[in-house]
Amino acid sequence: MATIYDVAKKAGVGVGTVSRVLNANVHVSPQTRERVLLAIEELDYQPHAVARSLATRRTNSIGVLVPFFTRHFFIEVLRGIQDVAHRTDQGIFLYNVQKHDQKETYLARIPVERRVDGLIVITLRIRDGHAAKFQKGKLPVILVDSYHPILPSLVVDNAYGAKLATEHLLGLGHQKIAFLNGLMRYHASRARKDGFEEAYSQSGLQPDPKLVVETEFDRSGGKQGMAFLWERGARPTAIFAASDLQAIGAIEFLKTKGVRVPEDMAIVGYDDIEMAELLGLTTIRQPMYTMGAEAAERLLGGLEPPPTTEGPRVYRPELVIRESTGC
Amino acid sequence: MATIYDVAKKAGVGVGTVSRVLNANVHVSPQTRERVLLAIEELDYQPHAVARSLATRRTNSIGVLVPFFTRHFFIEVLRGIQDVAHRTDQGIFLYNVQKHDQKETYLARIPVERRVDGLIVITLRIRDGHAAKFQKGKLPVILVDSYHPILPSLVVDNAYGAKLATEHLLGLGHQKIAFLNGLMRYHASRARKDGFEEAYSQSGLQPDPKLVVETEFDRSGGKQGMAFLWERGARPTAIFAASDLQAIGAIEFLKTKGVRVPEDMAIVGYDDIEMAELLGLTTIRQPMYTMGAEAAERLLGGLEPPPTTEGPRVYRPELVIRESTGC
DNA sequence: ACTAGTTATGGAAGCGGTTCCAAATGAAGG
DNA sequence: CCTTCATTTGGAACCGCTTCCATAACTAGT
Repeated sequence: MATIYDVAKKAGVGVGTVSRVLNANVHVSPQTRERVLLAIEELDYQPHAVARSLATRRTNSIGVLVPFFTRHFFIEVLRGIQDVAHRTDQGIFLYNVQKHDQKETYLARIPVERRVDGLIVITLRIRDGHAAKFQKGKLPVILVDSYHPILPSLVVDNAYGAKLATEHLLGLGHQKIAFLNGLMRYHASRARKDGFEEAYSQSGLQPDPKLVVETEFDRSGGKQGMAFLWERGARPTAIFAASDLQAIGAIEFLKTKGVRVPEDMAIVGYDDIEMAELLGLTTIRQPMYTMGAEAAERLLGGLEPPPTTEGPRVYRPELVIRESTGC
Repeated sequence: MATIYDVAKKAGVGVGTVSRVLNANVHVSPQTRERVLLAIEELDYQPHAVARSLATRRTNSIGVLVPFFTRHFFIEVLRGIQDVAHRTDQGIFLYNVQKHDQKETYLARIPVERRVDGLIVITLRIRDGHAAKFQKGKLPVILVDSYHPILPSLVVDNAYGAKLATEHLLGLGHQKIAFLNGLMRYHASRARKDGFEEAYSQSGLQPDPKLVVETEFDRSGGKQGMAFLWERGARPTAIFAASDLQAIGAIEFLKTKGVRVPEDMAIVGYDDIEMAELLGLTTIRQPMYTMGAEAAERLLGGLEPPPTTEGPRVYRPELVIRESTGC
């Protein structure tokens, strides 16, 4: 592999000059530039990214910390990030966390290891200690679908989304709405519960606590949650599930009981995954791609002076009406 | 940020000694080691990844070049890669190609830029020029779901998969099987066509060329392909689609014509995406996770001496029988 | 007590770039 | 033709680590 010294020698100039040509510095005469360019061409030279990073103290890449990246949400956010990163010629370093301790090691390392210029954290909750470490290490971070008071955050208004879904069902005349929520250890679940209750109270009705259950966000969670309600004797006329997968799981269970959707049971999901459209599932759509793109945009824009923090940017989800609510 | 010099000064030793402690070199006395460790602790020191990379000429990260990474296939392969990479403490650098020229720039840069120690290319076809460049640059590459004679490759036996699917349908008594293939510019499509024809000829029958159509691998491709066949007057009793999405698209079209699956029409997809199980779609499953894991394993194992090339490793897909073929 | 052979340690050189300073060159002005 | 000032250029120093070589310190053998 040719180095910058080889190029300099071949072109009969100093290394500084070669560097200047490479970095579009104006202080180079046209003739010299030409000679250097020729040498570069002949040697098929390309600067060594790592060496350059060491000298400039910029890696030209951003890290993305995501939990299991199967989920549709992450993929879409990632797509948004990637589009922006590519446009600005930044690489993407993927930190996937599957287990809890992975998250810890990553968070401890990333700010000091300096393999990336900035970090986008998706969904994962950041503790104060880590947040402080990022600030101390001057490593710009931006949270997507997660919130921390001293870090810039991009969040979706979960309460609003839940309210939209619930209002939609109430508006259709349903009064006994089951709520298949996610586990309460997630902030999203707590917010959605608020939205659910708010919609109810605004309509002058009371939600039935016997119709609320908390499960994992996946399909089997939905199935089990629905089964649990069913065995308990609950017979709602509609369901609001905290994820499309849960909704699908619930539908599967209902099918075994001969309950038809939407004839016998209206159902609203959350996420608008690919399958939702296919199954005609009414759901809440979150601006995932947009959030990813904006996160990258803000991170890259703010790389020089670390991004300031002026409260989270809140995105509003929207209701997507399909057949599963009988419209 | 503390550097190795700070640590050395604080511990009252030379930088070499600190480095030895960090890299588990045995030539350090227990007392010194202790002192160094203490200094590291106090300064909250962590080696600078980029500087280390420059000195060792290893980046401890591998690149993954994938086309649009929405697709299930890529995600699964990526999961396999990630698991192995994490286990061996390697980072993953993501190169996502959305447009053709992106692929070109990436392929031109990656081997010389040296931001990664090795590269896994998923699905994308590599031209001879690039292959040669990788060899010249001594950058280990491994192809997944793609083949090149001078590069180690992990491929799925597409002909076999198509044969499995076709045989399944023939075995159920279907004689007029429509084949919604992918575009012939993909190697996979050509191989699947072979498998389709082989199954037919082994059963002593002839496929009807009027029942074969080539479309994009996505849902609208399937829909359009099916519509095209339908308008042409084709009335098959079964369909083999080259992707689950195409199968789903076809089903959607058939629904508009009042054709029921599986009662009026049996259908087999390809890929076994999440939705396939849900919809009860009989399909061909490819060992995606395994391929990703094995690719990473081989790449990392072979990093020192660049991987040899002894013909592609061929994986056999399997038939997953569900309701869409009426079983 | 002295030598030979280990083991431990300090620190310079090098990885491949960028950047800054000083020197050289050139242009303009008197 | 000589100054002055701006532009161009070479190259040393540096980014933060590893590695290797030379030296120091210690052990053991005679």
